[in-house]
Amino acid sequence: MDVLSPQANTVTSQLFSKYLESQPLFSNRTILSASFTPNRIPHREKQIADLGRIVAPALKGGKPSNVFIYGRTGTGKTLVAKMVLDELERASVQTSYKAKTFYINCKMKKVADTEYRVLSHLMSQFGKEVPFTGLPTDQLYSMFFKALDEEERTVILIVDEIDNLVERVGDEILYNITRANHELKKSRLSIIGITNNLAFIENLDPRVRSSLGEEELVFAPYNAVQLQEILKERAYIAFEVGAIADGVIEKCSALAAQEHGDARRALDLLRVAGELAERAGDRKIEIRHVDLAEERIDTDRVVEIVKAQPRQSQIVLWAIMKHIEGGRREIETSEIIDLYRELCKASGLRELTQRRVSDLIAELDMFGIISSRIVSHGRYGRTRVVSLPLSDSVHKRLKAALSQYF
DNA sequence: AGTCCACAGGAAGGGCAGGCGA
DNA sequence: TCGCCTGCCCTTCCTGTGGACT
Repeated sequence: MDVLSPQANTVTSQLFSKYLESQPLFSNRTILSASFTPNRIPHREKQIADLGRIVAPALKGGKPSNVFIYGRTGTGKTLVAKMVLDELERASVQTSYKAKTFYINCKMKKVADTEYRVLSHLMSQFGKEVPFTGLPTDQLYSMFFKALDEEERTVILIVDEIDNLVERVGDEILYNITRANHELKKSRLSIIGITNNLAFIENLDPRVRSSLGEEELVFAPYNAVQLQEILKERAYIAFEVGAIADGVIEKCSALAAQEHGDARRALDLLRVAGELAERAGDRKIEIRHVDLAEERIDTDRVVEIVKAQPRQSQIVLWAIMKHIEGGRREIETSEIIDLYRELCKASGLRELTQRRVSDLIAELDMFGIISSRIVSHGRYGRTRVVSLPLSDSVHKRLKAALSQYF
């Protein structure tokens, strides 16, 4: 028996009719996604050629130098590394010397939290499963070296966000992995470390620095003109003809160029602007859609950061928001702590000390969610003055997200 | 010039959870 | 399986700080 009444059927049939009737703007949405790998990477010709030159010895059975790649977010580091090494793997098929690439992203949870996890993740890439815990690290290294040697080829390991790995695990693991070449008889291992932290190498153990940093490549940020070209190339495939109004690509590029030339940001802006326009049933993506997209992306970022914070940090922010809603522009630490204590009592949460709350406030400042400065009132003491630099719409969404807890 | 205020923030260490490794 | 280790979160204790006040 049909469980839907005739009326319900009418409602559901109308549910998607507006969408179906509207003119689609996208012809291929995935082109604008972060995971898409294009055939061509504009304005990275030099880096591609340099990296190609560095890894080329693999095609004659040699060991390519280890490389450090630096550059801000969205400057094409990972894209270039993956593209060049894909090409190397393909080229090696036609030679008697085979090459293989492995990729590990150290920002992923449960991948690079500990030395053990990194090694077990690498082993799984070789198709060898190891227990989640229990094995001595030495044994794991031996198993890893054995698996490497069994490959009988040049293995290139791309370690993305390598600074995250060193921060969590320490640099000893890098030294140990580079040691592999002394143990290997039939394979060779090279490492390409990618980082957006330019100061990272300075803090490395000198042994690791000299062995890993044999070659260095720097990816400068894109400028607005270069970003325009990148966007135009992708937009040509991603959107229907005439879907983009004049000035839209220029605006996306200019906004992303202001933020350290991040191509990913530019692509996100264009994609979200397209989605907003399509959802509104508009026939073209206009500049106003880009403005909305910028706000949407920023709001999502703030809400995601806040949701990921511990409950104590959220309640501190909630106290600040309550003061702001009460008409205040700036609040002092003591006032935040008073309200924080009241809220803790009301919600049954444990109260932290002033020292700890002061750290939580500093952390919120560091994330850019609040803004604070130290002010001295002379003999009436020194304090931190906090304000909330969020737009109304971000404030509203944040309030909605937090109100479910308090 | 010295005092005082109300914190900021550094250092040290406790408690706990989860991972490590024999 | 279980003792040890490590990292995280937190407290306690302490020193430092800038400017109004005396």
